[in-house]
This record gives sequence, structure tokens and C-alpha cells, in this order.
Amino acid sequence: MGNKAAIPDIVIGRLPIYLRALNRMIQENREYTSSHELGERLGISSAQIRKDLSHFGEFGKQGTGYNVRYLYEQLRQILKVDREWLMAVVGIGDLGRAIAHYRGFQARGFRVAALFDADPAKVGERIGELTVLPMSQLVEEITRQNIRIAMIAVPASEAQSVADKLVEAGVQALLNYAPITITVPPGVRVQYIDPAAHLQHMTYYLTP
Amino acid sequence: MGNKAAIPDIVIGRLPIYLRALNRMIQENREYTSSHELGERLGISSAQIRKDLSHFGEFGKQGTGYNVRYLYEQLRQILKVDREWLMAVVGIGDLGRAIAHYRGFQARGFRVAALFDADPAKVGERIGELTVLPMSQLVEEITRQNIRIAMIAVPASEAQSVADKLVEAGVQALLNYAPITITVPPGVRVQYIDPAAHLQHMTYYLTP
DNA sequence: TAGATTGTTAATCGATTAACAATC
DNA sequence: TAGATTGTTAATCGATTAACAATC
Repeated sequence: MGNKAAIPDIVIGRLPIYLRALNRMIQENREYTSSHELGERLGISSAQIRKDLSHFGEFGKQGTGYNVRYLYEQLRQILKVDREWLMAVVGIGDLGRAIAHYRGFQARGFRVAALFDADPAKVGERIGELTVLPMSQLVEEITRQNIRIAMIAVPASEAQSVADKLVEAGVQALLNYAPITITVPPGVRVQYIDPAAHLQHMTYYLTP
Repeated sequence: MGNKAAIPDIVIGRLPIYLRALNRMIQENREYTSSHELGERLGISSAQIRKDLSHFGEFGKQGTGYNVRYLYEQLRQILKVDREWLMAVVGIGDLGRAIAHYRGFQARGFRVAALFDADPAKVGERIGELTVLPMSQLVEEITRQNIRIAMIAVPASEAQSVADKLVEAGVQALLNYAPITITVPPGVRVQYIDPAAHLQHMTYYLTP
């Protein structure tokens, strides 16, 4: 209580992993779990899990551990995914299309609510319940729907200017699929999805 | 020299980011760069970049910094991406298809060389130069092509058993797109791509 | 040369782990 | 009760940063 110190970002980054594991346990009808069991599944020490959770409150009971559903709901609240966030996708290539079709966002707090592409040939195309809009409507549509999150799925050469435009429209969180580091003003968050970077991380350890 | 101590994994994980930035600089025809400039672009301290690189050798010159192309080639060698790694993709849904079509792997050391799906309706389908194969051919085909890396793009419920099968076939590096932590034997590496987890990491900081 | 920048050492900072009293 | 497991403290471990001699 009276927790003034900011919680380390690295801890926040682990919460979605805990949430993912808890979701799995709910599907398996597990009622209780322990820091030891969770750690076992995730390859994390039980001490770390208890320490991480202790930043936010006391969620367990000595002797019995954590009620799976309760902890799940608490983490959803902490991460603010006990609601539905609207997202924009910019760049409707193969990847943007896959993102737009992906069924997995809904259960985790997200919904794709707008699609944009610079290519006139793609504008007007219907994908699910959405129509691809031109870049010229980006600011207007994002403002209208009060969209706060966007996914960038354009070529690397376009990513920075698209990011600038999204920030101008009021977007505060960017998930960038383009293989390039982008610069944003303070207060805007960026996360990166770069499969090739992950692959290169692993090849270091592979013997030729 | 005589560097016996293992290099921290967190350092290895940053090398692909440096490589990405250097690649960009090559495109921009920049001949030299400095730890300061690189750090500026990436939001990393110059000291960290110098420290990271110092694990592998001396790549710069006092006063002038680093030759962009030289450092790029050195990092490619260190990460072993100065060659072409063959990859298998398991699960040919929207995402698997996007991966199979993605043009960006080639330049970074990778090529998709085999596609698998459990759905008989998808088996036999041609995607680019490849034909989707049934799971029953997985071990044989991966062995035949000596594939060491695989990408898992199946539903979460299937991911663990697919991983087991890939490991059985001799795959040593897995990039898992399914939102679930998988368990693999020692010596096999796993990296995760979970966009929803990244999004949840960011919503923590968003004000409602 | 003077200015710039490296590679490296030592100091600092922060994250992880071990241990255990509290208690279900 | 006895056994199990939490939440927390202190100790350990590792990563980042600051500083600077070396030198291009």
C-alpha cells in the first residue's frame, strides 16, 4: 500500500506470460496452482513469480497457493485487459491480412477496428466486417473511434512515417512488425515483432 | 582472446538489433558510424554497445568509429547468418501463409523450405515453390533436407505435440507463434512471438 | 596537432534467488 | 496437527553505466 515506487517494466512484461499460463489452466479446469507449478511450466523460479505478484498485492493463500480464476482476473485488471481495446492495422499485405483475420485477440482484450493501406488497389476491399481505408482517412477514423493502439505492418521504409502519422492521430501504443527501430515522442510506447531477429538470436547457438 | 566465459544471452539478443540498424545504414550509404550514433538510433547507451561488441573482438577505430559494412559482416558471422538456414513452417493458416510468402527472410539468412499441415484439405496446395505436406511426412522431409529450424503456427492446443514431433525430427530451434509456453529437451532453443502479450504489456501503461 | 571515439576497468544499479517466519 | 506454500527480507548475482587512458 502507498506503493509509490514504479514497478519494473521487466515485471510488467512477464504478467502477460502468467496470464497466458493461467488461461491454459482454466481450460484444463485446474482450480488452484502454486508459484512452484507456474514456475515449472514457464521455466521461471517460484521466488520470482511470488516477487513479481507481490508488487501488486497478495493473491495467494499459504498452504494452498493461488486460485487460478481469481489470479487470472486480478492480472487482467492490472494489465487493463478486462475490457476491449480497439486497434488499427496499417498495411494490408499478407501479414496485415493475417492480423486482421486472427481470432485470438478477442479473448485477450483486443479488437481490430480499422484497416488502412496506401495502395489504392487495396482501399475499399472488405476483410471480415471491415473495409480497407486510404491513408488520407487515418487521422479522422482513428480519432472518430478513439483508437489508442495500432499495429504497423508496412515495409521498413514506410514504418517511421506511418508511426508519425499514427502518433499525430493520438495513438499511444504501437506494435511494429517492420524490421526497423522507430522513434516516437515520450509517452508513446512501442513494441517490436521481428521474427528474423529471434531466429538470428537462435542461430548463434546452432552448430553449423 | 581465450575467451572461455560464455557471452550473456542478453547480449546475443541485442546483436540482431544492431545488425538491423547497420543494414539500414548500408542502405543509406553511411560508411562509418559510432557507438554514440547507433545508441541514439536504438535507444541504447553507447557504453552498452561498446561493451557488447567487446565480447567478440575489436571492430572500431578510435577517433573514427566503426566501418558500417565491416561491422555488419562481422556480426553476420558471429550470429552465423552469413549463410542460408532452411526452415520448416508447421500450420498453414493465415499466419503460416503470411510467413511462407514473407520476402524478408532471405536477406537475413533464412529460407522457408518445407510446409506442413494436419488438414488434408490443405495438403497438396502449392504456395510459391512449395507444396504443403502432411504431418506424416514431417520427420522424413526435415531429415532429408537437414532442416534445423522450424516455425510453429498451429493453434495453442496443438503446439506442444507439434514441437515434440519437430524435436524428434532433429530440429534444434523453434519459433513458436502459438500463445503457449512449450517444453523442449535441453539443447533445443525456443523463442516466442506473441503479439497479444506485447499489446498487454503496453495497455498496462495506457490510461483508460 | 586537436578532437573524437574506442575498448576496458571499476563503480553503480537493479534483478534474481535463497531463506524463513507466518499461516492456511 | 503436520505439511505446504505464501509474502518478504537480505544476500547474491549479473547487467549497465561512468570514466578514462589509449590512440586514430
